[in-house]
Amino acid sequence: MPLRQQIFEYVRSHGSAARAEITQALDISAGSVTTLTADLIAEGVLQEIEDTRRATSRGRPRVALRIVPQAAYVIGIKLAFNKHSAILADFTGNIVATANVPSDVKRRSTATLFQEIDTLIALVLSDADKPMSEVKAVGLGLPGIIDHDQATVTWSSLLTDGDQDLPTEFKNRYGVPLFIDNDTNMLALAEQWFGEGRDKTDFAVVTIENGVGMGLVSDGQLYGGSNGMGLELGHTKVQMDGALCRCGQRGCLEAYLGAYALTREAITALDIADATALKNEDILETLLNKAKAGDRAALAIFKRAGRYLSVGLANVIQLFDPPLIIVAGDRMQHEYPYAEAIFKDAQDMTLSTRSKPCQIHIRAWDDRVWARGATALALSFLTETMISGQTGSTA
Amino acid sequence: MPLRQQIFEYVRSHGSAARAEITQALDISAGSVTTLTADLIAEGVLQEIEDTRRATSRGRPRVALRIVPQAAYVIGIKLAFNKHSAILADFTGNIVATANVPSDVKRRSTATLFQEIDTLIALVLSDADKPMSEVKAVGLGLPGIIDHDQATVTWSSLLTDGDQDLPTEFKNRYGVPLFIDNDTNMLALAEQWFGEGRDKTDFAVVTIENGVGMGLVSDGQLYGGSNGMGLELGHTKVQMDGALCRCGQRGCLEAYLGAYALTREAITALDIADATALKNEDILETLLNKAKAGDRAALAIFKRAGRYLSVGLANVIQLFDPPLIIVAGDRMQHEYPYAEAIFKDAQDMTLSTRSKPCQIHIRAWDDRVWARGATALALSFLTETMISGQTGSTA
DNA sequence: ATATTAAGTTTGACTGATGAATTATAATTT
DNA sequence: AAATTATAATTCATCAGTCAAACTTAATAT
Repeated sequence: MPLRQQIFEYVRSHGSAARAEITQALDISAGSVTTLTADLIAEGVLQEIEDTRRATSRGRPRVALRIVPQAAYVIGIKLAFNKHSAILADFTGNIVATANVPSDVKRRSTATLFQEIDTLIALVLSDADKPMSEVKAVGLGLPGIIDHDQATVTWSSLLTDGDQDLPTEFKNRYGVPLFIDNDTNMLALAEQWFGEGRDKTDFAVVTIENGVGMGLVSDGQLYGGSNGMGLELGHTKVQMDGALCRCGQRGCLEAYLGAYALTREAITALDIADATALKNEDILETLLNKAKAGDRAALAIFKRAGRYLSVGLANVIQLFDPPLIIVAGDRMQHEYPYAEAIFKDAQDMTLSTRSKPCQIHIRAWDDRVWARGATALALSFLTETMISGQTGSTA
Repeated sequence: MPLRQQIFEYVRSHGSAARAEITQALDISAGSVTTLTADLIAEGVLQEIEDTRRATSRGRPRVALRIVPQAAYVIGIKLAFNKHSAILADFTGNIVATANVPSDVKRRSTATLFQEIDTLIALVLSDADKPMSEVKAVGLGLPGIIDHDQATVTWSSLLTDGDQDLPTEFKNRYGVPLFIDNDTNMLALAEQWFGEGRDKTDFAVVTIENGVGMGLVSDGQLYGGSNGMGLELGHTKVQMDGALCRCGQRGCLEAYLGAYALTREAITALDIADATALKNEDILETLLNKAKAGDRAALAIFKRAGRYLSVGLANVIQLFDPPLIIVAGDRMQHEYPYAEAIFKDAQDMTLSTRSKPCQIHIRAWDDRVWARGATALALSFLTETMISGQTGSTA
């Protein structure tokens, strides 16, 4: 990566940084820093800020630099089966405005999807009182499989049709590039840019929601298999001829851990007669409450799910050996009391010869995390075009 | 990577190449190719060869270039629990001489290991009638865990002690750098340099021997987890509370697939009274013969192992999504008739939304493959020092 | 013989980066 | 107050890697 871009990214990830600090951190010559920061300042993407604290040592005081927040704006959009959300962020990644719309239909045509996107964008822009012209890129996260070479949505649980070329359609509508990725990668990006992964080059993210997903940042880069698939942790087999999964297979990890799997068991265990009348979240809520109250059947369900989570995490450690796994999911917050034991089990299930044991942390997210990851996606591609001048690949 | 090195590696991987071909393939200017190849020729690592076939079209005929085989020699060593082997290779990677010594003791001190290495090197040098002074680097593959940062053997099933700094000791003895890695990575390297992976940037190697291992080449680079561990496919769990593994855990893939697992089952199924009197290979041989003869119990053992192999491969596909998996192992040759069905099952166990299905190939290796991978390790580091001038990291 | 075509070479310029010398700005010492 | 010291930032000559375009070489086609 050219120094120019390295400097920019260093400043972004650190909020602000003085030239001397950059020189040391990136181990480059002071002369280069002067020249390149001067360029960036001239282009309006960096600016000097007066140091708040007075110089503590002698010598010429450092002058800190930061990204100019107004240099560009991006929108990050997260589409999900129950709710869509959007975030308008400035060039530093700070949230300027947010918007949400309910997602009623389970699957829709691309045309309908774009109507929903239209609404989201209109809402978020009016909230911040900004025109679309100030938005330079849009990131979109959605469940499904994205073909990065073609920049198309091969398949999504939200769409009726496959192989949709959303970026081109979007560009035609708004004149702004759209970058897409699946929601798990979006979460990994959010952690890398704004969360625990900010100072790390290697970590994994495991999500437990309706399904079970995974994202991996390796050597500072988001890992995507050769076909842009891979990391389908939820569909790795942990039991021969095991529980039935939504995918039609048996023994998938997700068939023991996913919300739908727990709901399914709850209906049996709690002896719910008219399951269709209840919403899934309510069933889960009931199950959790019963477990908390000490109900044996309910407890057993969570216990088993916990054991399989240990297995899933152990397998991730054995195969990818990340120094950190961030476990994220709505329900993770509730199950916190069990979590420590589950993580310990996962560690115990791995070969003990490793020098540093893998850290496993819980991430109790709020809804905005996903959309924030989408802004990170937009920002990373925007950086490529604005800072290095090259046009990033359209995905 | 600098063009100089790119050109060199292009010529190596293609055996020979004309300047015009390099210009096109690497998409660089003809001027650069002239200058840089001239340097490399002056340094004695490249040479022009007269084209065998006459020019087919008009215009000035191409002049092919190739690596000078005598520019440097390397030795690749593979240490294993039953046999050690070594290969002397020239700078093009061609095998010049080979040597083998039996490995009798199960575990030995580092001092004893070095005596064995001494013998191997002496043998291979005398076979080729070369002095050690012409050997510029040595690669070593052995089972165990290697710390690449420290360049030490954290643990090996061949050694009595851990944390051995073999490279430093070797350098003191021979004045030549030693590069080490575990045997699975060695096999992946062999495939990348000399095997099916030569023209591929992404593939996985799964080995089935006594244990089950895995190597991954992703984007042209050997993947090693953050601590240089990872890819411990054999110890991923495929069954809750499953079969007992050598590692002490239960349900590891290797506990269903590894040679020791089959032997264990064979002893029960074939009702072998005095198991200790027989060598493991003989037991396996008997099992295989019985299976071929239609013995129900013996067949069932292979059948079950095959099913778990399908699961293991399916998990590799789900997580890493490689376009190609090379399945390698002594026994793979024998079990060939079952293999196709096993591979098909593995495919069926993955989500079908992927655009290109993963290819699964069998690699029936001969013993030299491992040591050849070790020569590749030595060559790749030698290239770095000789071609790019930088000293590669010592591991 | 001469034109055409393709391979390879020479040359001058540009780009990204460096390191040494210089200038700027403060705190400390005398 | 002036000199000294420490640190930050700038200037500028220079280098390495690369390219584009003009040029040379070596073959076939007419």
